[in-house]
Amino acid sequence: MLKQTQKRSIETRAKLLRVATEAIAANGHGALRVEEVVKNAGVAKGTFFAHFKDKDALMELIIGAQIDEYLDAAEEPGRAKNVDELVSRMRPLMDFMTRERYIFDVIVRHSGAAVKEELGPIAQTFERTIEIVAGWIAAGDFRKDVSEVLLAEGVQAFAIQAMALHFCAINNQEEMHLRFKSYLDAWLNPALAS
Amino acid sequence: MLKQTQKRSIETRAKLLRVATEAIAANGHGALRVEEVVKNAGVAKGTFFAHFKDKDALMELIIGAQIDEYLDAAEEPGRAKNVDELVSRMRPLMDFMTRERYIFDVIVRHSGAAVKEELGPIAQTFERTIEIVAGWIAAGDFRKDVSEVLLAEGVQAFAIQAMALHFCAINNQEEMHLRFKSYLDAWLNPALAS
DNA sequence: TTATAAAAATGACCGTAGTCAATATTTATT
DNA sequence: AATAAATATTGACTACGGTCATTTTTATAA
Repeated sequence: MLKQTQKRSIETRAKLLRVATEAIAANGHGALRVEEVVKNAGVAKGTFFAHFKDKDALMELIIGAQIDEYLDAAEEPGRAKNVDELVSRMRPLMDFMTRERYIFDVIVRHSGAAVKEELGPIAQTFERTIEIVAGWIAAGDFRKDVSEVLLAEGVQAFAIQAMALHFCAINNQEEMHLRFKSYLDAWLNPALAS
Repeated sequence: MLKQTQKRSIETRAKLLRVATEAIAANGHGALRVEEVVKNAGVAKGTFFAHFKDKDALMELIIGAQIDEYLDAAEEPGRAKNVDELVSRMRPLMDFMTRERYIFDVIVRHSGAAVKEELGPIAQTFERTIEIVAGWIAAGDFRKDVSEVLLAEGVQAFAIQAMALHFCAINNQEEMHLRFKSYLDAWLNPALAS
């Protein structure tokens, strides 16, 4: 009887997203408050939750979009042909993911995929990362005894491990990437690792 | 003038811990409410936070103790000599960690070690896991081209990866352990993995 | 015994995410 | 234009973790 989604609704949702993105740009992800978003968007609190299941769902959208930008940049220069190139391609993304503890927590919380059809935005970027890295591994100078997808999943596991250990008073950004490299040397080129 | 910690305080803390542990045994970790704990312990809410920095700090203590029990059990039968044994030794611990989404989240949040001297209870169990697994690897039938500690850290990274992917409608417990095994075959015995 | 200072406990209060029954708006039908 | 039904918005309300100025208890010194 009615078309399902009114223009009004689409506009409200877009406004909420825009206002939230601006607030994050100004004060960081962890400082975002739903009440601030609805106030600046000029809508009631309930409206927010009519558009997003919860605050995390909004963060997922925004962080997912940001990760996608980093993946675009990582893909841009063509294939990563060895471990060093792989590490440096992933570097900006990993720096972003560890910029705030809050960001890393949200990402880890949503990295576990749901059913294929209902993959969340962050889980989708994880799938995309696997595809990209698997592509590099298949064509590059890496071990060939196991599938490139399995190897790519391992790369992701090691990235998370390195990032988790980074949230450590003694570990700085540089150490994180060095640690990541040691893992990948042993994972992707076991013959050379000795 | 006064001895620093009164007996009263030690008792209160013990009571809070006991009550919380019971509540968790009855209703699971995620359902724990601070208000319920203080009510059943017969103390005021503020008292809870005088004893524990926040709710997470209490969960860390309790979950840390539980993990230690699983590690005791994993160590009990002596060395794990190959990948299959390693997987089955880790199995009960991984099943516990994935029993509730909430448990896994708390564990991941606290896995990143702080400075050595202020290692939290969960971070300590991660160190202990590394030590145990590194011991198995050093003496067992595993690759020798990289250090056993690096290999053990990888085992942990893969365990977390397998558990994260488990929180997926399509993935059951069995699949989680199979996935874990594929990772470890490729990680610990690259020569045989083909 | 009393005075006193440190330690412990209290509970009203706050911040913030999330709910839901009531109301308002939009669009299709006649 | 009036009616009806689906869609969208509202804001008071709840749940729950966490704070802090105040009060109570405890142990020591005079």
